[in-house]
Amino acid sequence: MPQDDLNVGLLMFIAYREMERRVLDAVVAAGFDDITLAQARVFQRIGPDGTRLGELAEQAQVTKQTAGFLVDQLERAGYVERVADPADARAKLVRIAEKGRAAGSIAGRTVAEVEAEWHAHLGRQRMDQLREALSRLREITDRYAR
Amino acid sequence: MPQDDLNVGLLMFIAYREMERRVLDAVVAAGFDDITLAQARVFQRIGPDGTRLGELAEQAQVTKQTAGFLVDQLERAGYVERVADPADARAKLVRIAEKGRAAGSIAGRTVAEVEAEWHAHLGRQRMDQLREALSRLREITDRYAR
DNA sequence: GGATTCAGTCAGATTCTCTGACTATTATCG
DNA sequence: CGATAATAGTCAGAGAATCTGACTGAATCC
Repeated sequence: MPQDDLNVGLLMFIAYREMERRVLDAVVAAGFDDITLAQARVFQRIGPDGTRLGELAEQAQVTKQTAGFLVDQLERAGYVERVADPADARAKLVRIAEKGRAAGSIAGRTVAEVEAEWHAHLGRQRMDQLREALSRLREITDRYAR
Repeated sequence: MPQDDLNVGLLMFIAYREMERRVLDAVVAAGFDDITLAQARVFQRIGPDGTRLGELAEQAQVTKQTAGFLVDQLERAGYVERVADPADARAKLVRIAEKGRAAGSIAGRTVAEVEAEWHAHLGRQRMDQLREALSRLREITDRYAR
């Protein structure tokens, strides 16, 4: 069985998935039980003032069609709404709706909870180093950052 | 747009996916162009002496049925083989076949390449700290470790 | 030795994702 | 300005991945 020979990428995946799982479970447990993982992955990229569909697709790394499909469901379930983009008549902004804000608040709380557990396990210094290293890494691994 | 307020989990995801993408691209470019991401995720968990289907499913966090479905494809494509588990007549071991070993070798090389890039970007110390923190984190986030 | 648990498979449905083609709007440039 | 190209999104259809539920055969547990 692989032990310490796991590559750094896989190690990140293990932890990430735990976070994702925990958050989705909490949201579902809070009564938002019609949301799926794929929907959540798109949802979490929506910015406070709304985000264009294409941008969501890029960040979630799926095609526009897939993102549209998921946003359709999120919209039908009442988590988001599509509004015209005042800056470009071709585009629409996907915005978080009331229900989505409620669900997002649960999610945010859970993220903080899990991070606190990690903090407790790693200790302050290592947690800071982890965050620092990951942020720097993002400079070369995230084509869509900023 | 979210910038530094991304949670640690999401930061890990961004980097992980970059690694995954790079590795799959390299494997496909090397001529193994019939392998998919889902198959690769299962494949990478196969240990040197073979691994049971159920174990693969657990580690890849899919159902046994899904894992079986993917192993079917990997087997048909010649990347793995199923052999009887000498220790338990109910079970079968999924083992890497010759073609799988070749593909795995490309993958391993690419992982090393990407890690080297990360190392170069972060510097030795930060890279070590990253690996250290992630390994420790695994103690509480990986239910299947060891 | 019978009941229970465990490993894996079969069948069917659902969800996710993609490619390709299309409409409408905006940007570019001679 | 007006033709052409690029961009934002949608529609349609197909394929891949995933799940739930039910089943078989083998081990384990009193």
